[in-house]
Amino acid sequence: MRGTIGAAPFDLDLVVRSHGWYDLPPFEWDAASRSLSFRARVDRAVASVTVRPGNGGVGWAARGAEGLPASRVARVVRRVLDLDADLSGFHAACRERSAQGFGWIAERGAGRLLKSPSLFEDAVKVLLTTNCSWALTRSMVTNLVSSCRDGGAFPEAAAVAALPERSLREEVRTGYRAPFLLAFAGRVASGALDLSRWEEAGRPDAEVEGEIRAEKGFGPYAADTLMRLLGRHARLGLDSWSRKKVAELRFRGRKGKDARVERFYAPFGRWAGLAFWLDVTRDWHDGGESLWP
DNA sequence: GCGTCCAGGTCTACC
DNA sequence: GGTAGACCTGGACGC
Repeated sequence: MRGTIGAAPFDLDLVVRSHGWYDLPPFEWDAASRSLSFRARVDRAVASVTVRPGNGGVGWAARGAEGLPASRVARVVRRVLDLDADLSGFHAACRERSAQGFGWIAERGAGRLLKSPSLFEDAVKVLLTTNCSWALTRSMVTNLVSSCRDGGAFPEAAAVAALPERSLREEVRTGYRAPFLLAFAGRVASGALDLSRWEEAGRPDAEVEGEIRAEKGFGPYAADTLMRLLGRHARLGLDSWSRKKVAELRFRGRKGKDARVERFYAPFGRWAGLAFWLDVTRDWHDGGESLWP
C-alpha cells in the first residue's frame, strides 16, 4: 500500500531530526536514503511504514495494513510528521526577528516536530528521558518494546500496565521510574485518563499542563516537553542540556536564572518554546552530523 | 579496578 | 514557596 501527501515545501530531514525520537525504536532513520521507518498500530493491525520525500510532499509505503483504507495510514503519517501544524504565525514572527538570528526558521520552514504514532508513546518516552543520559533512555525504550512483544510496535498502555514492577525495574531497567510508568499506563488503560483530552486544541494551556503535572513522574521538564509535542509552545521546557546550550548561544556562556532565558524569548509569545528549541538545536541542521552519542 | 559525579528530574518531608 | 535528601542507571572521569 502506497500514498503521497502534498506538503510543499517540506524538508523531511528537518522534521525527523527536530529532536531525538528518530533515534529511539520503533523509529529507524536512514540518513543516506533519507527514509524514516517505523511500526505503528493502525486500527488493530501493526503496520511497517516507510516515509520518503516525494514529488511535492511526502511519499509513504506500508506493509501489514492491507485491507484497511489508505486514509488510515495517511492519518498516522500526518501525525508523525506533524503535517497539520499551522506555523504561519510563528514563521512571520521569525522573519520579524531575522536580525537576531531567527530568519533561517522561516526560510527553511522549520518548526514541525517528529511525533510518535500515539500520544501514549510520546508521553512514556518523555518520562524515560528524565534524570538520565540519552544512552539510558535509548536502552529503556528498546527494552520496553522488546519486553512487550507487541509486533515490534511500541506497546499499548494495557500491555505496559500488565508488566510486573519487578520486570520493569530489572529487565527494562527503568529503576525508580517503574511505579510512575505503571501508574500512568494503568490509568490510560483503564480509561481513568483520556489522553485525547490533551489534544483538544480549544483547551487552555494551563489546564492541559495541570493535568500532565498531576501524573506522577511528570515534573516541570517532562510537562513542558510533552506540551511541545502537543503543539503548545508558550513554555520553554528548560533542562540541564538546553540551559547550558542557551547560555553559550545567547548569554556568552554565563548561566543565569531561567527567568532571564524566558524574558529573552518572551517576544515570541505563544511560540516562545518553539523559538527557543529551534534556536538551541540550530547546529543540528547545519552539518547533518549525528546528534546523539 | 575503583570511587565519584552527573545526565534532556521528580517526589516527599520539612520548614 | 523554598529547600534537602532520596531515588535507578550507566558512562565518563580521575586516581
